[in-house]
Amino acid sequence: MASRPLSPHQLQVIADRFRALGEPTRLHILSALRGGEQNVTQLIEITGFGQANLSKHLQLLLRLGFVDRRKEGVSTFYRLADPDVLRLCEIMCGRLEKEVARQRKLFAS
Amino acid sequence: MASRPLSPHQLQVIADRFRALGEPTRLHILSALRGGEQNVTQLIEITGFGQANLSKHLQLLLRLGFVDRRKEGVSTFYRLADPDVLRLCEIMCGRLEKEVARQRKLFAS
DNA sequence: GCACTATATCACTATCTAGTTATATTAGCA
DNA sequence: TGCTAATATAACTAGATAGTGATATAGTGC
Repeated sequence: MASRPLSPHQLQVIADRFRALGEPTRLHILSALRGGEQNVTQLIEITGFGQANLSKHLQLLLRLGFVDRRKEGVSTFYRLADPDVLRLCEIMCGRLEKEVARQRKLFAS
Repeated sequence: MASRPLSPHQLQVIADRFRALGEPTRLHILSALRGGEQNVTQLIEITGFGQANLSKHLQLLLRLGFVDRRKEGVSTFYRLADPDVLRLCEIMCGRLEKEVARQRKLFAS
């Protein structure tokens, strides 16, 4: 959304990234990785999601560059790829706080 | 994605916001509003989307606080609600540029 | 009130995807 | 080599939603 017009393909690619963050399940996974890397078994325990489901979401997040991974023996440890996810979520959360404040103001007035 | 754990409801609310940006159609609409407010007829001309489709997307963007509107006679003018959308898209675009650079590096090496 | 225009909403269909179960792959070990 | 555990993938189903055409609502001028 820079100053230049965006091609349909660019819009699609950007939308794909946003949609990846548009699922509570994936946000939950990313949130679970805030404290540091976890392997899949640990993530299953933390989140309570099914193994296949979790694995599928992890592949998506990996493909779109939101997480990286490291294989150690039979385990695979996933981690946040960079701080962008946190920055994006902070902006979204900031929006929500503003929204709540606005509604509170409406009720108060 | 602040430091505290997030409830399922909070995750859902945040995901809803990201998912709203996870459609090329809506990004196109938001992009068309970068230059300033437009009424629905103008947006139809700019984007080429159907009237009903466009209207539905606008209601969603409005409900989630990404756009505001102003009614003038029989027309409704929509505009970006705040700079957050632009900031979010800049981060995503930055990610893509990094991704491209990384792949270029891989091919070069 | 009536006709006209702009926008919103309804009803429907086709497509997409999250979750699940079953299966495949791969590493470590007896 | 065979066995077990960890992870990935395939096949399937159910629910969600983008786009469309028809209709409703509301403002404007006659």
